[in-house]
Amino acid sequence: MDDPLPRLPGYSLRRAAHATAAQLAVRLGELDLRQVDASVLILIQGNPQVTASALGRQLDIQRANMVPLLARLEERGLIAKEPIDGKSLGLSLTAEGEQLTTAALQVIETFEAELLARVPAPHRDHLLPALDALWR
Amino acid sequence: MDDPLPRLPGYSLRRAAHATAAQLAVRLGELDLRQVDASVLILIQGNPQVTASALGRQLDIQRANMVPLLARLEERGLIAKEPIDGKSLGLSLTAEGEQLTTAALQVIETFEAELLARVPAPHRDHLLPALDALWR
DNA sequence: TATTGTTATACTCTATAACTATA
DNA sequence: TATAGTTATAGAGTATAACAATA
Repeated sequence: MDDPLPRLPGYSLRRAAHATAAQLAVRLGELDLRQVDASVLILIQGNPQVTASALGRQLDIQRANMVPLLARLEERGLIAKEPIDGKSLGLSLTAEGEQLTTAALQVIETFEAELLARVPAPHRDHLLPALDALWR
Repeated sequence: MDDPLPRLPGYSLRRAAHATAAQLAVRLGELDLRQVDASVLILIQGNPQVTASALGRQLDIQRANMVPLLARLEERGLIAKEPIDGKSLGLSLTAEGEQLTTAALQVIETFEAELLARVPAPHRDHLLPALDALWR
């Protein structure tokens, strides 16, 4: 079939993102985590006592949608909330949360390395800077 | 906030795809088209009498999900269906569909050019080949 | 006055299963 | 037996509006 779409960087960007996200989802699924769960856990690990609102801003997730996300992680005993002041809650990882986050990081780093390995060497180092220019 | 995620190509890929898709969606929205609508119209334009199933395979869209998509385009008088044989329907653009597809292509090509322009010159020509390696 | 956490809700997109008719 | 078109439906993800309490 005649298909000019793959010649378009924007189209290929979307297709590549979808394909790689699906592959990573399978691996994180073995830890019962979605990508967004792993992102949240990683950010909490690096920023103890961060608030849900700050996390949402960093990840471009609406405050309202953080609620069920964090509730699931808390139910599983992966994170804990403690009051910072009268209206804010600080988030932190439990011991179990630390362990699972470490495992998730291992999965992600392995996956990212494989991802880069798939890119022909002459293009490899250009991928991240090029992508950065498109969203940061 | 400490955030190691943007260092990961896979994460940046997802964020870049989401950001650029949102921008293109705004422009195609002025034509009352979603990205997937434009993709379908473009493929029909280049492949007259293509079937819904073949389109779905090319775009990785389930047969079942093609139905409401094509129904909307047909209701708007953009595409027409005519029997190829007893079980297959060939799709084609109406005159109005041709016109809107041409307009959509103009929007998309302009957008893609702007996208590439945002990428620093040393990285620009590496983006598409790198992305291709990740999904094709 | 702006922000935090929260609830409720609606909308879109996608996935799955099943059915009929035809190649 | 495989494929095309279709229907119905369920789930996930996301967006919006509104509210009370606090900074």
